[in-house]
Amino acid sequence: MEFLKKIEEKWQKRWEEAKIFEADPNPEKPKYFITVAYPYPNSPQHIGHARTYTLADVHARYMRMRGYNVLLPMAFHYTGTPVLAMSKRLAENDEELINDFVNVYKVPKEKLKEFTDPLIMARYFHEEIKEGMRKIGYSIDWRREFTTIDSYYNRFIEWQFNKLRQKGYITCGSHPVGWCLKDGNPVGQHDTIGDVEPEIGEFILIKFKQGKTIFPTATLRPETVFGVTNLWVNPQARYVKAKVDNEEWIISQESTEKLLNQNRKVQVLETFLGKRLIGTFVESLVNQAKIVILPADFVDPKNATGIVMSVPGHAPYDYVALENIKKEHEKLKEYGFKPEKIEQIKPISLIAVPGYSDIPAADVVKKMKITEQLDPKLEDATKEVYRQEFHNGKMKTNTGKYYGMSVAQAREEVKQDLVAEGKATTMYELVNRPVKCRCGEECIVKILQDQWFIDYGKPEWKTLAHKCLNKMEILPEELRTEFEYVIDWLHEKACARKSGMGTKLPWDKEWIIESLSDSTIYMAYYTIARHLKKCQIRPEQMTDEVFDYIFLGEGNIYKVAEKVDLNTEILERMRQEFLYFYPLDSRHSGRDLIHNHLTFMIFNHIAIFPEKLWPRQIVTNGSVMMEGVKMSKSFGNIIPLQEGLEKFGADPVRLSVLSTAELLQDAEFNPHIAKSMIDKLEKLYRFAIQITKIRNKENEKRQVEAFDLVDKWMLSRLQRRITDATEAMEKMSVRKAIHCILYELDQDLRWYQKRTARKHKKDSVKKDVLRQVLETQILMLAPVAPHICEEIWEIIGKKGFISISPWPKPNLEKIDIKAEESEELLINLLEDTENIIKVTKTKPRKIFFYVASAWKWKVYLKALEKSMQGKIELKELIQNALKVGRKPKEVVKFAKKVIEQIKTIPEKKKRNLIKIRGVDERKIIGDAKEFLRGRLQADITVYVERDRGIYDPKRKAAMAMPLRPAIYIE
RNA sequence: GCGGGGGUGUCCGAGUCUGGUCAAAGGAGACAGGCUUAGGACCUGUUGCCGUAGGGCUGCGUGGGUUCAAAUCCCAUCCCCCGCACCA
Repeated sequence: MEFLKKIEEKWQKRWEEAKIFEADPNPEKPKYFITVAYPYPNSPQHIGHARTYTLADVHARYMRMRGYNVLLPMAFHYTGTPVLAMSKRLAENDEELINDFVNVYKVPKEKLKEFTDPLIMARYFHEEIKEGMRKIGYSIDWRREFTTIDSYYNRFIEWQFNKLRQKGYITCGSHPVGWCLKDGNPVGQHDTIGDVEPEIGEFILIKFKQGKTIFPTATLRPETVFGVTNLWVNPQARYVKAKVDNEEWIISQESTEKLLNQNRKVQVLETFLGKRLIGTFVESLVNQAKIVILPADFVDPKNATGIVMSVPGHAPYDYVALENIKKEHEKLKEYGFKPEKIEQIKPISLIAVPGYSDIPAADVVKKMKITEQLDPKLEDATKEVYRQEFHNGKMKTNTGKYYGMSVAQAREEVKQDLVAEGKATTMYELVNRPVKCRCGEECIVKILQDQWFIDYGKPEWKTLAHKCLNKMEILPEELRTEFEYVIDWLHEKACARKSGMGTKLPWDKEWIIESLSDSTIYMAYYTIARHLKKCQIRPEQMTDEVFDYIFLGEGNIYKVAEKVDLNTEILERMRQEFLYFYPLDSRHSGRDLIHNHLTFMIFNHIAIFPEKLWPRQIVTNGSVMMEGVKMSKSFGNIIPLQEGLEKFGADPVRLSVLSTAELLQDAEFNPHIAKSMIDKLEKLYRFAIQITKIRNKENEKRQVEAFDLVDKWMLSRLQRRITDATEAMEKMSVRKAIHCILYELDQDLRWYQKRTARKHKKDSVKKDVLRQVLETQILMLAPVAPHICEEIWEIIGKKGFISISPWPKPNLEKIDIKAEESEELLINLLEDTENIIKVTKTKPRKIFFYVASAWKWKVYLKALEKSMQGKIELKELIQNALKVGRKPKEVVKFAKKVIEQIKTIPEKKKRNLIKIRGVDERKIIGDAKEFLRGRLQADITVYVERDRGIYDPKRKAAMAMPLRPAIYIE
């Protein structure tokens, strides 16, 4: 472990000194531009983050070895509110957060005090993250680093937004959001206790009249208004009479604040207990029915208006509450009701649902055995009725013009009609309330006014986005449909907030562009970032005209440069560097960003850049699990990256996060896996040392003739592994590549070592083969585990960095089908023999192998050829065989067997066998006699089945098939 | 609800696109043996059921179908995971 550390530091230093990852435009070389979503510096990175970044780095390193001039830059995303929020929580001495910072993130205590300044916190984690990226060995060109609050960057984003606005993609309007009254801020999932997403629903407020006073009853099911039998009010809750806009409303006290935040004018006139309303009558504006107000405990004054219309036929709550109250004679008297009057209230049926009676609410309540209106099971009951009626329900005749409609359709139409006629209005409410802000306050819904949006809903924009997507490579390809879906689904996206760090909206400085909107085309900015600093350009020199020239080639360079007093040469250099690296060849990120960032990137690129500069590829990956649980701060199971590197080393961590899962899946990380990677690398290292120790006296030139079949087999396999690994890397199936390079190749190697263990005389040949394998193996492993590979590269005497050495190409001349078939024969033979030994439970002293005679091979090959051409006719085959075979009986038996067997051979193998005209089984087995004797612990004798003087007491020899020698053990 | 991904042996996990070499790679665990003072590490073997000759049976969520042949193709069905924003 310690030695791994030393190796890492050594090579990181050398890379930096040699500047091998700094990419400048080079017209001689094809470029490849990779970016990965920049990190947000509100905490250190953990092993989970490492997956995405390591994948991008592996991609970069691979492409570099493929001969590309690769640019992999990095920046830091300061934009947004989370740093501010954390800073505030620290200032308030939030214990949980302080604990995280000190014990999990290992922030020195004295540093913590400074973190009440959000910028200091961001800078701290910025450096922390950067340090981690160096220590894990990413091949980043750090000269291009920036943050999103750099003044140049601000100018860049202003340019982008001006562009978007010019193109008509920016709109302004109102928008409902989850809101905390105490903080005065919108509330998203990460701002709530328990990370609950505030779900906003639109309630319909159906108005009932009492004189001039309006009772706005809140419902999600306006179509049931035809079944209203009464209203519900909570007798213990406080209600108010208030002037709302131009009407007088009775509503719960809690609802006044909500209405205020939804842009209504509210003036409270009077406050009283709900009790006072009980027993009074209201009139339906829909059918003029007069209905009574009854008390109900289930009515929650905090939900919407706190006034509920009762539809006992189709709402389980209402049904149970009505049944309850009918039995509570005492209470009824208290309110001055005559029990008989209440008894007369009967549920009204207005929706027909197959499989249910006229009163579905009653069915479900009875089924679930619910008797009390505060029974939590009522939630499920409501859901069931809601779902059934929504999908299968039809409106009955008593619903007038809505008769015959589906519930889904009627709901929409009733809503629209009532609202249009002024008989109803709407109100937003959180449908999953209560949702509590981290400050403890219960969230409400607020309608934000004059909110700025990027309108991703524009059809022509979507069309272009699809066009771009169609041309892009999406890895893994399975997720393409998801992108299609997101493109269609996106609509106006609020693009600015009132707080947080970032760039101000250029035309409305009160607003700050939020983080998902200022991170869509910044990849372009990387191409010029280093010049801005190096040439000491002032931010104000970077006007929109300058950006237009650099990125779009618009305007006259002399005029543009003169206007802002900029050197034309510098301006042109920036333009050329942008044109050299753009378009973006590959964009990496976690797959969770498909729904926003990655798709926004597509939209914004096509909005601003010409088609030939659109992004070319997106690579996404799943997250990292820790013992089966997603690694995240809220689960308390994170391993900070630097801690992980300290414990396990860079290469093992890199291998661990990439080798356990393909792109789409979640990867598993645990100390166990990391440990096994360490072992694996150490083994590889020892193997390398061992090889260098086998000293070779003469030079290493060797004729192919000196190679045995096994040697040829090993080299042949090596070529195939190269092909497979390369193919996997092309698709960023790094897991597959690692398995191929590290595990499958090792398996081959193990077989080779076993086979050659006794061949002392040919050490130099063996060394030559092993060297070739090792060299190829570390070349292919270098993108994933670069440090150890550099070290081994040096040990085996190679010059220069492995990181910029060419990726191996398969040498097709070394692919040796004959050698492969021969070894396969041995592998199968060994397996069969061992199986017999196992089953017979004998300890063999002598083993006899009888290989098929020449005529069988002839027939066999003929059959193979026939099967390749189409069907094999048994008759034809037999006739053919009779010409070469002897006893007809034997021939027929054999031919039948051949036909059976040949069916299961894959085409490829058939072709190979035909090509090499079979193999010399006697020679192969004979040559491997020593090996087989060692493995089977018995004397080995090989015969061809018709050999003279053959020893065959059990008459096994005749059973021999090509590639399947008969076996006799004694 | 909509959209996406997935269900394989004790467990994890390949294989599915391109049907046959698939009782199904590779791990892990378990068992036996070697090494070792002992433990760990390492090495060898076994690990669905039956079988004294390389074989047979069952088997890849469930039920059907196509085919000489299905983990793989088609249809239906059940279950699990993720996303549905104004937030990184």
